[in-house]
Amino acid sequence: MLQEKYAPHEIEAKWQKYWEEHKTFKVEIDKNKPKSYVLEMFPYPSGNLHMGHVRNYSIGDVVARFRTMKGFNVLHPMGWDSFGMPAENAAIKHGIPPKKWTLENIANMTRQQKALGLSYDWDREVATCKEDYYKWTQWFFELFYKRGLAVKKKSAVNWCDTCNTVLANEQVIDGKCWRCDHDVVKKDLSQWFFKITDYADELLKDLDLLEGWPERVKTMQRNWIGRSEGLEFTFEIPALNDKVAVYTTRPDTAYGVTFMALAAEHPLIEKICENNPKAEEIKAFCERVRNQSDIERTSSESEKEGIYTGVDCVNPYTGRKVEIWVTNYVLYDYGTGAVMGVPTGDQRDWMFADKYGIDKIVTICPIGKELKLEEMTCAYEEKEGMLVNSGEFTGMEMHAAMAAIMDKAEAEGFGKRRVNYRLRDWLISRQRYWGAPIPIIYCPHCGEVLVPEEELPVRLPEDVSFTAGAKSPLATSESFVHCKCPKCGADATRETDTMDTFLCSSWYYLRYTDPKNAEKAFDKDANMYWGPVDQYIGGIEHAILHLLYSRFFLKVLRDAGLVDYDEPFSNLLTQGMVIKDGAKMSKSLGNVVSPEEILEKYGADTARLFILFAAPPERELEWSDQGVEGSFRFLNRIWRIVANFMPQLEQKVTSYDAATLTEADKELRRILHSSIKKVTSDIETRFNFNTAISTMMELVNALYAYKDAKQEPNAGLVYEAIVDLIKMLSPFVPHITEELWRGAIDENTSVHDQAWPEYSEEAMKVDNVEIVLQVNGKVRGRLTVPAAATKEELEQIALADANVQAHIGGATVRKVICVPGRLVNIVAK
RNA sequence: GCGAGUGUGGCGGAACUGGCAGACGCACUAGACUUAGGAUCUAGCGCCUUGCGGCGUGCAGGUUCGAUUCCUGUCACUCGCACCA
Repeated sequence: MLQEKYAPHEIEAKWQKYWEEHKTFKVEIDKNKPKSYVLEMFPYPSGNLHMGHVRNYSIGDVVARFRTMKGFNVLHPMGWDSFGMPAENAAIKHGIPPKKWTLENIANMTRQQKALGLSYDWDREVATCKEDYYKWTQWFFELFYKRGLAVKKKSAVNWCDTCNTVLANEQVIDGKCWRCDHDVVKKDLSQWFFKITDYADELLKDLDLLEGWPERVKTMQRNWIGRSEGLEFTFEIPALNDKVAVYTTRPDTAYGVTFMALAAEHPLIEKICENNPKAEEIKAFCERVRNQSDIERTSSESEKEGIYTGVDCVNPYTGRKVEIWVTNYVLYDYGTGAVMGVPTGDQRDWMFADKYGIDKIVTICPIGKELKLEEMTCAYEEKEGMLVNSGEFTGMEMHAAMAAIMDKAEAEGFGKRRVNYRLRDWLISRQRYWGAPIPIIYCPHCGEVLVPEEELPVRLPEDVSFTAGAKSPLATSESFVHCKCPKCGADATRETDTMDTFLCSSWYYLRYTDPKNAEKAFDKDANMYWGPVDQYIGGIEHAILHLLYSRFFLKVLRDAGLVDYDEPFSNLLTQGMVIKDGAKMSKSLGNVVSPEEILEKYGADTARLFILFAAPPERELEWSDQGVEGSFRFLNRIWRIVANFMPQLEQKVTSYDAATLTEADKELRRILHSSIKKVTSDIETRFNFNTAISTMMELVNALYAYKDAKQEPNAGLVYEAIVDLIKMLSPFVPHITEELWRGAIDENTSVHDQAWPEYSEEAMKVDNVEIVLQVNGKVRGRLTVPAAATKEELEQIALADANVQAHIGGATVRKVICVPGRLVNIVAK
């Protein structure tokens, strides 16, 4: 029996408890069923869910529940990206151990997730900070190390003074730390890197395989990888008996080089300064440039500056002597750290030459037009042109010249073609406590030694100091640091850096396929069954970092024979932000709406329904308290219409004779079946949950209209309509539908075990359709005609219409366009 | 600067292959029921116009019988990257 009133809190608590006790959403491998792996990006356990989480999980839950009803064996897990700085900050500020802080947050957020009624298989939960997980993170580090992909390099790294840690290039945003927003400075340190650049070409090429990814995410990744083809060639420096290499994508401008520009970090500068009267001045300039933060150095407003070193080099193409300058606008970590200066071919070089009175030579002209230097006001950067003043290449079209000029360098041995990437290696070491320790031991005799596999995990010690300064907290634990060399047994020390948390999150989706395995990170067969992820859902903010690292990780694992596919995520849905009053929800703006307060007021079904209804998933979602009210009203409306039809439903008439239906019956049946068709395709192919919901609202409206029709309801038809409505609603609002199902349809089964409803084309057929009559494209009338009417019949009917004739007036009918079922357009002049 | 995206009523949005612009919901207005209504139900609701009708999807063009949809240009906003040689 159904209660009189919809009481969300009571029924939600009841069914959540039931699902948990019955492990309703537990899944196992079943080779008789097609599988589907639906995954939402796992959260960082900050302490509380926010609306962005609710949106993410609501979308994922609809997809997972829908696919289950469609007959798929659905893997839908949840876990925690639980290493990271906030836990450590809590330790520093409040003296709470990071582990305790993190586990408490996980417990609270799990409770909040369960209150949303999400269909997770909780037995597969993982947390990256737990030993049975980070053991395998360390194991993967060793795998990368053995494959030559984890290397130690001394390099100028981005250093955040506030966080006391190194940041990857990708974690520097506008020259500032991505987490604390403080200026990032450069510092030389010996660091562990993963050689993602070894996979740059494949990471770029395989984007083409990802048909289920949004184009804009792929474009962002392409731009991030930044492949370019060009020429690397060398200029001799006679005075130093040395040479300097440059990389260029514009070899066609090689005859226009008038200066050489070095980055302030370029190693050649030291040699240049030997016995150089300007040495002090040059060093001071470099020092100043290097100490500028990236933001100052790279801002387009900042002045291009440089200093002439007094040393010259020779352009191998022309033999021309070229001055070597140190500048603030050449980047050391892209290309060779040295750029050939061509003022007429590059606007930055033009401005630099203007400032310091450096020569300019015109070497490229528009085709068929002479370019005079004295008439030029900026560099010629067009994509087409012809070479002049370029020796044997004069007169050639620029693209042909590029190839010919590169050929010359290769033939004469002073240069070669090179592919260059903007992508840099992934810096993975962190001078932080709350991360997976890097499993390396330093032995005075054997050097770098991997911790033997059987000794993993290298556990995080608890006797550490968090306020030790620039030293890693792990270095303060005597018991951690001191160990024996696994190879020779001598006294040795451990690596005290931990790994970037992006590394932990680069493989978690693999662990879900076999989460309890104590022998391996995951079983290959289990992973072959479930992988790859069929539908990944998460915020656009992860378009580059997380998604690129995960792709890289998987490719390495594939090459090691651990998996047998190329890409981790076949389809990607990037959800938009949840905003309020036109701005991102934030504490400082005071426009935060907490999920818990909405749950308390209306319950989970209302919250889920609103968030799915208010906007399509990829777009921003404007929060509206009144909109939430509307969703709550709709649920009440559903409840009442089901209650209203209880007399019919109790008869359990499960079929009807389509031939004996009245007009009102047929209308309801038609709306029901076209709703099933539309809701199915909206979920399945477009992820347009908003229109799926509006379609179901229309169906409910139709049921209300049917209730008021002047006839006795057809019990069989009502049964069909209510059953299908509850089924279609169940992925969106799982609690109310379960209660309605058990109370009105069948108390012994669950709506969540039902198959998704099918529609019948026959039921959707209509006898008559309304068509629009147009004269010269303007609507002048509408008519109901038999659906089967031919073009000729339509034309006749249209021309016979009085209003149509009035608008044709004295004009001659030139043409009549008939679109059966839609319109007739009469063209008259 | 480069790349990507978005512009539709008072608001969120719909219109899927070029074919009735504004589905569905919110807000609002009027009415019904009611001791009462912040419940529920009914009706109305783009703009201009007394009406006929006209105008209308950021703006200006174009293609077409017909354009929110395709093309060109342009403006605004959002996101990503940014002195990338």
